[in-house]
Amino acid sequence: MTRPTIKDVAERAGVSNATVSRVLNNNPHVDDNLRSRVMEAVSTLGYQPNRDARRLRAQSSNVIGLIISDIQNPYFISVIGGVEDAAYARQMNVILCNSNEDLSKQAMYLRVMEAERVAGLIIVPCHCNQADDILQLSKTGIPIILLDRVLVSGNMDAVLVDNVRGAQEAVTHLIELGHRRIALIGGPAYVQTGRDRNQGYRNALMAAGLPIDEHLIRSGDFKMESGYRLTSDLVTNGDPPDAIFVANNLMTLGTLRALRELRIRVPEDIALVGFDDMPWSGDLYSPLTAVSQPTYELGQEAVHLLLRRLADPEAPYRTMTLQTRLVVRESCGAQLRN
Amino acid sequence: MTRPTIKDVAERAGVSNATVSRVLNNNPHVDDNLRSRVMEAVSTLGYQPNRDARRLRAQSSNVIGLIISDIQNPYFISVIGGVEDAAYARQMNVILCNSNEDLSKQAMYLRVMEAERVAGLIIVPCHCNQADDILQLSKTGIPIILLDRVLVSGNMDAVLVDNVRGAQEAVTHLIELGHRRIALIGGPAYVQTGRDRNQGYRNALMAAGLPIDEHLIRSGDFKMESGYRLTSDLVTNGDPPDAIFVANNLMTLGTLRALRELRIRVPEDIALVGFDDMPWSGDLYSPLTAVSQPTYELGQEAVHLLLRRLADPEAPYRTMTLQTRLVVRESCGAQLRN
DNA sequence: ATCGGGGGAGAAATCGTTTTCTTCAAAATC
DNA sequence: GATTTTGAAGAAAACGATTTCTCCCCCGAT
Repeated sequence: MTRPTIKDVAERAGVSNATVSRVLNNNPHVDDNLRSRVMEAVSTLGYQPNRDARRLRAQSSNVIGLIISDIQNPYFISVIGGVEDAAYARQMNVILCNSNEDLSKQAMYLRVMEAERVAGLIIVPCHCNQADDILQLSKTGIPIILLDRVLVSGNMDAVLVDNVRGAQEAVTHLIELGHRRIALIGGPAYVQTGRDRNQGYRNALMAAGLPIDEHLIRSGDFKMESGYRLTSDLVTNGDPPDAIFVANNLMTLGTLRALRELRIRVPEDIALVGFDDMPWSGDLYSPLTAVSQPTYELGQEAVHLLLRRLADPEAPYRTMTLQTRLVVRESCGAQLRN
Repeated sequence: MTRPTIKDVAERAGVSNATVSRVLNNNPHVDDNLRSRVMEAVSTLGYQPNRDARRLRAQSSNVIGLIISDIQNPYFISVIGGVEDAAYARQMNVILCNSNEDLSKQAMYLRVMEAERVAGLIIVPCHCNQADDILQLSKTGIPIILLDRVLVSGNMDAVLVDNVRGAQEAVTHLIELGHRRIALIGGPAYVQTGRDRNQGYRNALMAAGLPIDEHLIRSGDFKMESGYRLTSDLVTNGDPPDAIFVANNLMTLGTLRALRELRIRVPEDIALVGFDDMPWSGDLYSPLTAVSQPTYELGQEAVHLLLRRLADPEAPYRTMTLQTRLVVRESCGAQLRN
């Protein structure tokens, strides 16, 4: 009924528990005869070491904390998968938390992570300025890897996506297809990815010698509703653009819904390109041209950075930047002109 | 640098560590004077109890294991959210694992759960027959809650959705709209939800006095590719149906893609209704009529069942069945006829 | 033949809590 | 006034592992 302990194994094998421990941890200085006796006792009893006791003694855990900012966003599912696979391949477990873009919830989970004495933490911070608690946790010695979003202050490992370049490529694509009045449904300024994508948009226009019309620029909060609202506003007030670049997936869904309700055809009336590809992007009302992010790899690389830091706490901080890829479908009208 | 222990707190407050422990656990038999001294020491040192030590001593953890069968499926995201919220509201943490519909991976995670001595386990089993390892883990005394899928043998708590009724309602809807030759892209027979939804399809036809044409019935594996393949096959061989009921969300996406590629219009040429609603179902190529499941509640109820069993291990096993809701959009042609 | 070195294995300390046991003093009972 | 009861608080045991310490034995070198 009750689970066997190392003592039970030792008793059954007729050795001390120190010897059992040595066998389990592959200590070479143990007699083959005893070793096999221990192994047998372990398997007949179905013994598994108590991880709490192990962690208590070792003062280190094999648990990785993962705090993401919005579990409702399909973008992060793939990230989670990458983290999980990489972690479990190294015998590490993952505790997943969802801050839901809420600073106070994030603060709570940071405390949980500290109390749990996680080996390391991978976090998508929900605010790039107000991150004192993250910096503070970092000071206590817990390795922290930033994922997807960088902080304005503080030196840390990070794995990011080249958002500026990705956005620029997307908007340049629109320009090359002949669109001139290109609107932006941008991300929030308090998140680095939002800023970067907005910057990419401006870069593309400037590189093409096109004017930047502030009337065509709106700023949302990465949620669907804001995409819907800003798009409705954009196309009904004044003269509408002939193309829209939307800075993330959920807002793009909002945009699509708004356009459909207003009976504006995509891409015939307005072309559309979004950031973040999704598995079903091609099955949407208008198959979506989108900037695809290497989400799974993002999660994996975060774990790799973490393991590297655990192995060498003094290593210089590294920021790893992965590249995006533009997936061309029909929503920009590419097919119409080619 | 190093984290403070209960000893440091005791020393600073000038009391024994037993007293500190008593204060922290709200033991009433402690002098108010000492109590406040301890509280102050705790807050100035920023002390947080070591959870490993606590768990080791208490022989119980506050960690809930959650094994889901496919993290890529948007269906489960909401389930995860429900579990998380309910768990954290009770100060419990969640370890998330993804079996990816793979029996050997599931077996591995079950071992992890046992070694972690989780307080309880919520699991979406990936096979309803081959579940010996789940039953075995259950025997060791760890409370297990089945989510979404029931096992053919073994008595356990479970929280399910009324799949038969949901499917029946969906197909009846098609019948009421005048459709007669209704095809089924069904789920796999080795999963209870697959079986139930297939049964609901048959029930609806029988109740309406319609013949069951085995030529119109295909069986997939709940993945997108099988929806795509089976649909292509269905509509190109012999005479196509005038409606299709698809047994889950990913296969529905496959069906939609196949129909679009074959230039078959939905709902004009073929009507479509799927199981599992998604946040963007209304934004698809054809806005999808779908059976919506209370996924978030499913996760929450699983936690509630678990807490109930932890409180009373001898309570009779309970199966909780939640109801679905048919969300009518355009893919069935309802709008066309009303 | 004696000493030094090293390997094998048990005894015991340790990790940070909680909880039982013990002690002591003050209050309550007769 | 002597004895039992109560309660506060420290000392110590316990949880289950790992690791250091210690001991013993055997082998090789002087």
